[in-house]
Amino acid sequence: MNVRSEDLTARARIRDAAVARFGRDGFRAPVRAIAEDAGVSAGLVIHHFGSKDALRAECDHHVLTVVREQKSRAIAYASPAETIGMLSTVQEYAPLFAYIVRSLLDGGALAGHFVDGLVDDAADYLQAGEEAGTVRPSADPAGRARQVVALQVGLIVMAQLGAAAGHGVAPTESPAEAMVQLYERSMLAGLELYTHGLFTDTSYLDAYLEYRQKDGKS
Amino acid sequence: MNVRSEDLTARARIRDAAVARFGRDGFRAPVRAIAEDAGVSAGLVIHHFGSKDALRAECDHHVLTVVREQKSRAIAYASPAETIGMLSTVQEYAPLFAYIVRSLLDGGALAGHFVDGLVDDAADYLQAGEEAGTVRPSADPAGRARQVVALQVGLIVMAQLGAAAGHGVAPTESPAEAMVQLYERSMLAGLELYTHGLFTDTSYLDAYLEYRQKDGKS
DNA sequence: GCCACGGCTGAACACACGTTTAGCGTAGTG
DNA sequence: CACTACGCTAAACGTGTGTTCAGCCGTGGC
Repeated sequence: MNVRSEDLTARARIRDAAVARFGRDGFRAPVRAIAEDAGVSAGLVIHHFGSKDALRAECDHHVLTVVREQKSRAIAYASPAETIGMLSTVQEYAPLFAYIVRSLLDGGALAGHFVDGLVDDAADYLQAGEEAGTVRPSADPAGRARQVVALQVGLIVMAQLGAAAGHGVAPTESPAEAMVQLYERSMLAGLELYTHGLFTDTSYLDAYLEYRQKDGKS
Repeated sequence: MNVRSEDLTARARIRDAAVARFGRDGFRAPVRAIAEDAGVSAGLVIHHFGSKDALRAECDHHVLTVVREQKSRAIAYASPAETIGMLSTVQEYAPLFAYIVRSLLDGGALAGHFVDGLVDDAADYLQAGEEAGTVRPSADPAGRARQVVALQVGLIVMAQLGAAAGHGVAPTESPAEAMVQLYERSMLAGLELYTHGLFTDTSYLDAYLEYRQKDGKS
């Protein structure tokens, strides 16, 4: 996404246009629109990729590749402050993110892999945090990783539909902008939650443990 | 949804069929399929509602009404144990829930209202919890409410795409079942998070507060 | 008994979209 | 220069879908 369009082969140009279009308009976006964005005819899109579905598969693959690259690069940032700082780079990969969000909402195959990856990553980070003493140990590490990712996913979805940030969010702003805004507006509360929890005592947790003991799942 | 189909007028039957279909197959479901489910012709659907979009609007309205009814009834349950118990009733309203999830993923108008409602409710509950002494006070109550709802929404979306529960979830099961399963598998970790938090100290929170003070938002 | 009327149907229409196909232009090759 | 191969286009085709339309059928009123 950081290469000028003129430098790319038609095939790559179509792929990038498709990622952008799909991210912005969803997967119902017509092939003709993608073709126009890439400056080619609709027939050529099919000629190169065989079908729209195959084009999408290629987009999935490409996005996943880029994400993996960026992820391995992001491992470097580890300290709290730098982790926070990464937030500002979100905007740079807005098209990629938009595509992933669409895939998430569409329930596509990419979404599964992506979320699975997030869960695995979260589990690793939390494990590392535990060993470093910054993260509390958990009775259910996998479940906790899912919780953390779910919070992330939920924020993304809520940002996507714009209205979720509560009241007074302009509906005209871009999805990427909405996400950053929601992140900012929720960051404090999120860290608060992660730092102190929500409840003052253990009665809810105890109640659940007791309920679970009574009948081993329903 | 708890009235036998034969007792309803064709209009109501179409509406219910539409809610179920939309919930199961998404809003791309053909009018003809809905008509068949309701045992009527496609033309009649249009005859009654004017257009597919209008039908969807009617579904939105209907679902929102039912949700509001159930919500006001649910207010009665307040204690931790009973709150837990409510989980088992989720399956009963699976079609409604499926519809809401679709609306959520589609970014429809209903989703906004629904999530806004959830956020408002969460804020109220948390406020009440604070006053009752069971919930910690927060520096950003509205943000915290969003966090709680985001977690909820994220779990729903992850359940929707099935794969998100990590590995080893059969992809053939129904969405409603997947949701219940994911809920069960994440409940312990969720309560743990809400009870004890995630971090052992306040360094992350402190880092953010410091970052925020340096430049008043970007 | 008859008529009008509203719910209802099946066929037809209009349109958007993915895909196919015939052919054009140009670069590389002998 | 002739020829082939390939990237590419424009128009056409088939299909799925929302919507319209002409008419049927049972019911209630006169």
